[in-house]
This record gives sequence, C-alpha cells and structure tokens, in this order.
Amino acid sequence: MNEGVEWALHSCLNLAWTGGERAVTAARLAAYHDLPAAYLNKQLQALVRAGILGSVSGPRGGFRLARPLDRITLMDVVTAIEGPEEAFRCTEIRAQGPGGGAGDGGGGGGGVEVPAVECAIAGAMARAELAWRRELAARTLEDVRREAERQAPGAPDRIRRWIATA
Amino acid sequence: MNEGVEWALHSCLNLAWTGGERAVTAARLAAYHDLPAAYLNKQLQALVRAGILGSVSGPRGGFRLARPLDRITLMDVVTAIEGPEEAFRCTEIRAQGPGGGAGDGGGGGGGVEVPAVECAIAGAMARAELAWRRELAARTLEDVRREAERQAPGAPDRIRRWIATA
DNA sequence: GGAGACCTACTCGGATATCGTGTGTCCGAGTATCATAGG
DNA sequence: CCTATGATACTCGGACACACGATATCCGAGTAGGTCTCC
Repeated sequence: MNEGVEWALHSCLNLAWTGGERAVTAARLAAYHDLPAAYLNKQLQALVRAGILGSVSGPRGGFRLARPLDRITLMDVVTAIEGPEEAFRCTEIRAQGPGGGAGDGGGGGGGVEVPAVECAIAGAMARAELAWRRELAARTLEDVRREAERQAPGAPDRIRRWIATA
Repeated sequence: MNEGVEWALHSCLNLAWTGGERAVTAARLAAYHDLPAAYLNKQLQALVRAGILGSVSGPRGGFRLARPLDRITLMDVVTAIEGPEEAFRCTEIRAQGPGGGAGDGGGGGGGVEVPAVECAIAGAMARAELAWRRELAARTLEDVRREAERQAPGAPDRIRRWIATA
C-alpha cells in the first residue's frame, strides 16, 4: 500500500487538532514528522481533489479540513490516495488460451469471450476485499481521534502549540 | 496486488482437476491460459517453498498439489506469493520530527522513541486488514472449486482432456 | 489622515527526474527415460 | 533374453535484464498582505 496513506491520515488528525480556524501549510505539516514537504503536498492535493480537504493559496494559505472528522472515513482517505480500483483485479485469464470461453473459474456460457458469470476465484477475492472495505468505511477519523486522545491526552495541545509556533 | 496471485490460484485449481496422479509442467499450465511460462514457473516455485505444491525435476516432471484442496486456504496462496508482511506498514512517523515521542497517533509514554502503545491509526488499519485475512483464511480452494464446478460443470473434464493432450 | 494602486513574498498546483519493485527472460543443475552393448 | 551403462532430452531452480509505478523534487500561477504614493 502507498506510504502516502499513513501521511494523509496523520495529517488529517493534525489538522483537526490545530482547530481549523487557520489553514496549515504543507511544509509545516511535513516538518512535524520529518517528511519531504513537496511530496506530502502532492498527497494533500489528492485529498483536496477527493473533497476531504480544502486549500487556499498565497500567504496565510494552506490546507484545512473540508468537513468534520466524523464524516471522513478511513475508506475515503485510502480511496483518495490509492485510487478506486481494487487490489485484486481479475484479468480473466480463464478466457484466454486454449481454455477458451469457460476455462476453469466458471462461466456458464459457451465460447463467450468474457462469460457473464464472474469467475469463482475473483468472487472469493472480492468478498474478502469487501470485508476490508466495509471495515474501513465503518470507522471514521473521529473514532481514531478519540482512541488517540485516550492513549495520549496531551497530544492535541502539544500539536496546536507547535503549529502555532512561527 | 501481485498479478501472480491470480495465476497461482487458477493453476492450483487446474492441478486439482487434472487429478494429481501425474505432475503437470509449468509450460503446460501456462499455455492453457496464454501466460509467460518462465514467469509462471517462478510463481509456482513460491508455492513450492510455501509447501502448497510439490515439484519433480526431469522428464515426466512438473508440479502437483502437496495436500488436498480443503487444506489450502486463499490466505495460504496469497501469503506464498505476496509475502507475509501486511499491506499497510506503520513507519512510526509520529515518533519522528518535533512531534517527538508521542506525536499524534497515541503513545502514552513520554519521550520514548517508539511508544509501547500502538498508534491508533495503525491499529484501525490493522483491524481492517485482519478482517480481510480472516475472510481469506476462512475460504479454502475446495470451496472455490465447488463454486466453479457449479457454474461450469464441464470444466474439470475439459481441463483434464486438454492437459492429457500431448 | 485616508484611499488606492503597486510590489513583494508566500503557498498551492502540476510538470519533471530518480529509484525500487514487479515483470519477464535466460541458462545451468539434476534426473528419469531410452537406446545400446555386453553377458 | 536380461542387465548394466551411457547418452539424451526434458524439467525445475535460480541468476540476469527490462518496465512501470511509486517516490522525490523543482518551478510557475495565483493571491493576501504590506507599503508607498497621491489626494
């Protein structure tokens, strides 16, 4: 999985903790975790395109959350960074070669290039991936934030202060 | 996800359908789906290292299943090809930079390099991935085979015949 | 003193290099088969 | 005719290139704020 997903999640939480009344620059967010600023900027742009963040240019510019944390799921962030296509993509090899229209995975038809029935392998893999997506979609960043604050109650203030430091 | 996973799964089912009394060469398995033989061979080697397949060299050599389908889970195959490490790997960026020991994700300690408490983000992602793995581990290739035969009852014979064809 | 225009500095946004991993290919080690020669 | 032996061809196994995407970087477009000038 893309490393930017981790950066994006941390940055979203950091943005939430800074309050949101002032936009935070990509450089500042990156410096907080010793990340390459320009590359983090690229990832944040993806979040903007997905409607998760808003951005403003110029002085006093930067990024801010476009909606509250409880309306941002882990799935949203992952999709924004990784893209919408699923990890296991069935290339329909069962339909290629001498195996012909209904090689091994299934395909009730006869001689059809791509059978109407999804091959059993792709189906099973899709079910597993669906379970993954369901879990990600069920958990919002607000949940994660609560859990994080429970573990480290001082974190929000520390971040707000550090971000405020010129 | 690695494309070889799909090839490996199809090949395992094809091996099961051919019966198993005779080993099948990588070239034959590859030709059935128009795959590059040498590369498929590489993937099958991974299955051998994982103990899923057995291999014999020389004439009349090839691959065969090392154990019945109901004792091979989708998780086994995926792990054999993709490796054991999980997709989302937490790089502990919360412990880097000015954020220090307990940046944002959690970490109850103070000033520790890598806090003992797993950061909330990594925890949430791990839970989702666990759901994925659980689903994969719960489904055996025998299940997939049954489903495939239900969709295409003629597939087993067709494959056995084609493999038997010199 | 107040207002308007200009200038400056700062930030995002996308175009541009670099690197690593997956993808694909090739040749050597090992072995069962077959032919052959000898008893 | 039966057996031992050598040659042979075939297969896996791992070492060797190539390509594409992730990673990392840089420069231009656009804008808010400050400043300077003019009324």
